[in-house]
Amino acid sequence: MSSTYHRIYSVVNLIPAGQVTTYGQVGHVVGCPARQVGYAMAALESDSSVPWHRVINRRGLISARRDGVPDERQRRLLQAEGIVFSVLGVIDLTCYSWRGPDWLFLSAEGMNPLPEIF
DNA sequence: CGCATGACCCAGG
DNA sequence: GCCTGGGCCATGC
Repeated sequence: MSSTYHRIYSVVNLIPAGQVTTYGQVGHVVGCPARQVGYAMAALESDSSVPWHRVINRRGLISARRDGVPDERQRRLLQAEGIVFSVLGVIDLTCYSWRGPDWLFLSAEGMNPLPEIF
């Protein structure tokens, strides 16, 4: 396993339950392209302790796998943590997005208490 | 060594 | 909004 993957997993481990982040956000923190984050997730074993399901794509959707279908387990895991999906299967990033390890230093402005349903 | 393949994303048109 | 092209780099053949 490359050290880049190791750093990616370390960051993903910091995402709290009930929140999500994007491949690009993790990549920004780690300092690697978003695409690498996706490959690191794909390389995980199914019984890994890494909360891989809390990483979604920029559009708020669960990314399709190689077969073109989103993983149904990922959706169930997120719903079990209280995350609400829209009718179209979209997660409201303005509500649930984790802002990285330094989120405490950012303004609370822009953090909505309730998800937008559409 | 080269080449193809990805759980992605952004800037332009 | 929707395409398109390009960048990204680990991995496998």
